[in-house]
Amino acid sequence: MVDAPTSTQSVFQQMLGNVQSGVWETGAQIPSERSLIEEFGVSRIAIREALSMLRGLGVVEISHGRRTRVKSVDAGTLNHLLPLMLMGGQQTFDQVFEVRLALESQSATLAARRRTPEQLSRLDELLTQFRQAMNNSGDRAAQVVDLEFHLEIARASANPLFPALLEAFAGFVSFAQKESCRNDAARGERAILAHESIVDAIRDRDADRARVEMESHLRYSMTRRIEVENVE
Amino acid sequence: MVDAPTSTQSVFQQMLGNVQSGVWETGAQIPSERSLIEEFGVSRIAIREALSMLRGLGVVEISHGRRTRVKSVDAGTLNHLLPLMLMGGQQTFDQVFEVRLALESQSATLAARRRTPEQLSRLDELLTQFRQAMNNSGDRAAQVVDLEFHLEIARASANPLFPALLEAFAGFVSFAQKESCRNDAARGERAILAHESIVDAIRDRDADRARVEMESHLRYSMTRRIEVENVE
DNA sequence: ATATGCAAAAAGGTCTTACCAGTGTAGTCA
DNA sequence: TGACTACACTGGTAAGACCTTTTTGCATAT
Repeated sequence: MVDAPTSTQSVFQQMLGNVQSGVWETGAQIPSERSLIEEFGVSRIAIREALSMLRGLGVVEISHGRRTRVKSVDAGTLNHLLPLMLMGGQQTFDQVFEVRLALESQSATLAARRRTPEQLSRLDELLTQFRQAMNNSGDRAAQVVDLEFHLEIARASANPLFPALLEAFAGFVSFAQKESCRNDAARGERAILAHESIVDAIRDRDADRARVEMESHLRYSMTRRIEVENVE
Repeated sequence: MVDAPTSTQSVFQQMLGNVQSGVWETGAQIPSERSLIEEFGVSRIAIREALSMLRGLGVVEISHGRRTRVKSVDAGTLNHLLPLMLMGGQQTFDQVFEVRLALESQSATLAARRRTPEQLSRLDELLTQFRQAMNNSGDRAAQVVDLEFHLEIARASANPLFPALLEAFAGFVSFAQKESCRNDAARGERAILAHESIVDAIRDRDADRARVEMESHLRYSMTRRIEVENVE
């Protein structure tokens, strides 16, 4: 190879390689910028720009005064990226909801198989909170609890990708739902029942029933949103 | 606000905001670095580091001599990120596969309902190509056709999110599968039959059957991978 | 001997200036 | 009119200086 495209690009690739190959262990500190200058044989500019790229990707954590550390890439970055990915072709709510349906029905299936007793307790607790929020203030509070409920199920799937993806997509949806969730006694009651059914299925470790209940719950939520949108 | 955390961070946030809010349209060029210096009131360092972060995220495309442009974030970036996210875990594969299963079973369901005659023809064509590739060289060529087949189904779902997400996740899986796909006559035959069953269901607009067939096909693929991994 | 506190070292953050290297374009010459 | 050239513009890189934050360690007081 004669010469990499640019110094920055080259350094970035090497650094990424160091992370992927484990030379730079996750959680460990990497050499100081001044050291890296000698190590890579480039100026501080190139070093810092390459590090900035890694920071953008969420691979490293840079803080003033402290040494830079390799961070484990978490859902946070996905949360940055997915909205950007989804932006391009104006996604409708239905489209996002269809993806959510796909993810959550699978989450529920896996959660029914893999949930721990602690996670089940947590779901019961969230169920209670949801009931209270629904009866009291409704709206905002209930929505937060609702999201947490769905996220807990995703966590119970024992696959970190599901909570990460759900967080990204649900955030996108709620951003749109905003205030559209009015106090509707009948619908509120039905939502509570749906949640209960889902938890029951997960409690019984009945994967198929969990999936079916989750699907029907989400489908119903989706129709509500459409109605609201049509009315308003 | 007294002062943002750091200049770079502040500029990065503002730039990201410009992209998300549409002030900087996708595909369009953004002001030159020298202009941005005045616009943001910081030095070129901060500008370039913020741009580097955006570049790391795949949001902008920077090239020497040309103006920097806003790029539509595609699956490629996710492809960079996923390996980093899931590093260390040997469950990686299964996790991605579970997501793929969630996405594709839903894709198949929707595709059965929404596919156009043209898309059906295309699937038939890919089916033929897959058969040939399987019988001839196998491996690489078949894998490409296979991915295209699954992508076409995702496209037929009439929801652009599915092909986009599938591209990201399936790409990662194949990256890992690499050469592990040996020529296995029995399995190859079964894969062909599975594809045919899926297309048949989509042809008949039988959503449930399409989902079931897709799930069983993917589950089988998943077990194959595990076996291969255990053997090698 | 331990605890406290302050100063120096170290590391990241930012700015300035300067110059190099591709790109594109407008103006010029055949 | 068409090809070519020179200049202006844009990103790429370097070196040096100085600031703020964090850490470290030594000196001092208890």
